[in-house]
Amino acid sequence: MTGSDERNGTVAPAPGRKARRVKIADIASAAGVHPSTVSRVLRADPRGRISESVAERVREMAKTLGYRPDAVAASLRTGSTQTIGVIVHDIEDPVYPPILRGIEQRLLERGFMTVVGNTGYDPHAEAEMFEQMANRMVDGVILGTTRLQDPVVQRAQELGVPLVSVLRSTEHLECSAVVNDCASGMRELVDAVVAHGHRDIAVIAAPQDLSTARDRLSGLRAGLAAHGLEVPEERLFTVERMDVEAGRRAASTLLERRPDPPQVIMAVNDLVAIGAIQACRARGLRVPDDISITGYNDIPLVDMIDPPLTTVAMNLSEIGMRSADCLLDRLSAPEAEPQLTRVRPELRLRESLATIGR
Amino acid sequence: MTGSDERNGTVAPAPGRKARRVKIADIASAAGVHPSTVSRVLRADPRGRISESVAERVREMAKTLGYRPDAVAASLRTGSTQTIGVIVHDIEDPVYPPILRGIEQRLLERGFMTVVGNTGYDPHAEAEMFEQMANRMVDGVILGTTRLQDPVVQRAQELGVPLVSVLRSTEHLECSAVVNDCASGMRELVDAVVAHGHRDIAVIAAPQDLSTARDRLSGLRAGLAAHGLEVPEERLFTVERMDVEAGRRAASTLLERRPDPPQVIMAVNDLVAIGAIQACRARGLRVPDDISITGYNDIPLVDMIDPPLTTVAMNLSEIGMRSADCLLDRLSAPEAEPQLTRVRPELRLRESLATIGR
DNA sequence: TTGTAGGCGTTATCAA
DNA sequence: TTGATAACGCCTACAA
Repeated sequence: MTGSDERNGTVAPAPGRKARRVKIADIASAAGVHPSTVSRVLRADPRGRISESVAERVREMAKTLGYRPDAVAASLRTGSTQTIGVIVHDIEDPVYPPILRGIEQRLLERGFMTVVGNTGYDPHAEAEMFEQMANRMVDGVILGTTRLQDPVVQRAQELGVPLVSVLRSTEHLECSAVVNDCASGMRELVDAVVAHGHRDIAVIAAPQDLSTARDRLSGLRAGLAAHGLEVPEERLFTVERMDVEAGRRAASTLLERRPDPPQVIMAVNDLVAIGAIQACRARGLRVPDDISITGYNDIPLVDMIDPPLTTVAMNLSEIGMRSADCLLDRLSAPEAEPQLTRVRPELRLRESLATIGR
Repeated sequence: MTGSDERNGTVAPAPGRKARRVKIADIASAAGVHPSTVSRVLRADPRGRISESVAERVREMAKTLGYRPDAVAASLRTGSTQTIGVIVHDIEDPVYPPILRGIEQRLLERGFMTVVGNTGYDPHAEAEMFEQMANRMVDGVILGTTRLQDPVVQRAQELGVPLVSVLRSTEHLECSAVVNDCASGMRELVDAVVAHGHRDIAVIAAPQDLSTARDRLSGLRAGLAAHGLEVPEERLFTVERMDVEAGRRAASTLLERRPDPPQVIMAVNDLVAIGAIQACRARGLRVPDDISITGYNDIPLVDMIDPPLTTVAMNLSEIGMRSADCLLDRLSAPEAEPQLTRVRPELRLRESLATIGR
């Protein structure tokens, strides 16, 4: 015996001060077996076959003593925290919650927990966040902030931290990625726009260092080309950040620069599209009577705005779940080749896209 | 010497297989000092004053060797993971992301990470989630799923896990809580409704085992009473879940039951209000010409829907930040009395509330 | 100012 | 089938 252990003895967690936490050793001595036996029973270790009578006694004792395993101690020993990290730009960006939901749900089924980090679009914060997570707190990382050339991805390789990119991918697929099939979504959208009679098309795009932005623009161009159309230079605008405010500014600039408005503005995402709607209104244009607008994402409530927005719905929670699956795969097979998974989106035709020349 | 240590020796992280992780002992032997000295330097331990020359050498060595502290090992020793858990019903519910953002931002400033758990409105999942987190993975928990009588709150007390309730509080303030001041928000909203000439008021409320639902309804009644008005029993409806679908069903029932629609439907939150708008439309009522509708929360885009929704904006990220502060306070002073913090909301008057009798 | 030694709670390996 | 022992990496009295 090490010291005087007079404080426990009763079963109840002693309403007094700090109920000292019961550990495996306590169960062991109470059940009259060795700690390692307890450990084997409690983790149902398949190798150490324990007699059912002992196992029963141990489990019973664990329950009466109110044993709760110490995850930290186990992690130190096993080298696994059963926790994964998710890094996003801004959890208030409506694309992320459904993804997180999918990730968290799938991970929980497999006994993992999820830690999240916002970077606020700051690349430095991204790197720091990753470093934090990698310091052995997580078994792997799902990166929602991936750029085409991403230092975090490279760092993960250096450190041997399993990493999966979600929503975007890197230039040469340095790591596995689960993305929306932007090209196909844009293709469908363009087909619809052209079918509605539009020919004079303006585009609000985003910086091309994000694979989504790049894929959407190239998908758009490919779609137009199939109809013998293109986006003239003076009809192409770029926003730095994909939010309502940026959309408003870009659309204002667009409408100022040329006296004749285009027939349709195709925005890189819904928030930008909403900004564009506001800018059009502010200049006295009716949407969609005078000008049509399209978005991308189908974020919540865009079917309820005025006018209901034509857009493309990614299947975000599915993307989230797939990325979780993908990461779990990598945990068991770290040396496997990176995989690219494309999840197919769906067109949502609504009133913000009107028919022309009728 | 324990074994043959021929594998390290070079500085670079050896491109071969698994670059064995460098630890404090490696730095110590490389710098020719004792591990404890290294530890003191790296944590800038204020008590053990280390000569600047040694400290400098140690830091340099740590950097060249690419040392990264093992958070798990430190946690085991110190009993603190520098991590807190946040439990929410559903991260897709738009009230949560801003709160999470506030929490995460504030915690990061203080060197904490955030793990989140969705319960999907399942009380059993709540309890299990809490148990998971409490198994020493987190230093404290922020609970976003609190009911008036909440077993998780009680369990936290038993285990001595610091816990703060966010958005809702328990019946007798068993733990600190940071909430929206629903009563005052509802009061302002009712004043506006009455000022717009409405007298025949229907209410879609929520189950009274949530403090928010309870406070909003009582605030609403108090507000009406101040004008000599009340909600007749047949004008009061309850939804089990506060989403669009539930709102639609409740409003349909409400409109069916009496041939004459009320002048206004005051919904317990925005999603329910949107459902109500849809139900009214489905029955051929124009909003707000034939019937006005109000919500609560001011979730993203409700200013853009048709018609723009009159609602009350909580200051959610502020609520999140305050709850983080509150939890950090409890970590340093666990025995302090529970505190209730009310964050004041703001009325947002928009077109869904029309003037009557004009 | 620095070194010594012990332990946080668990699990893995070896021996019985 | 079970027990003994060591180690995971770090921190912190205490001693020097």
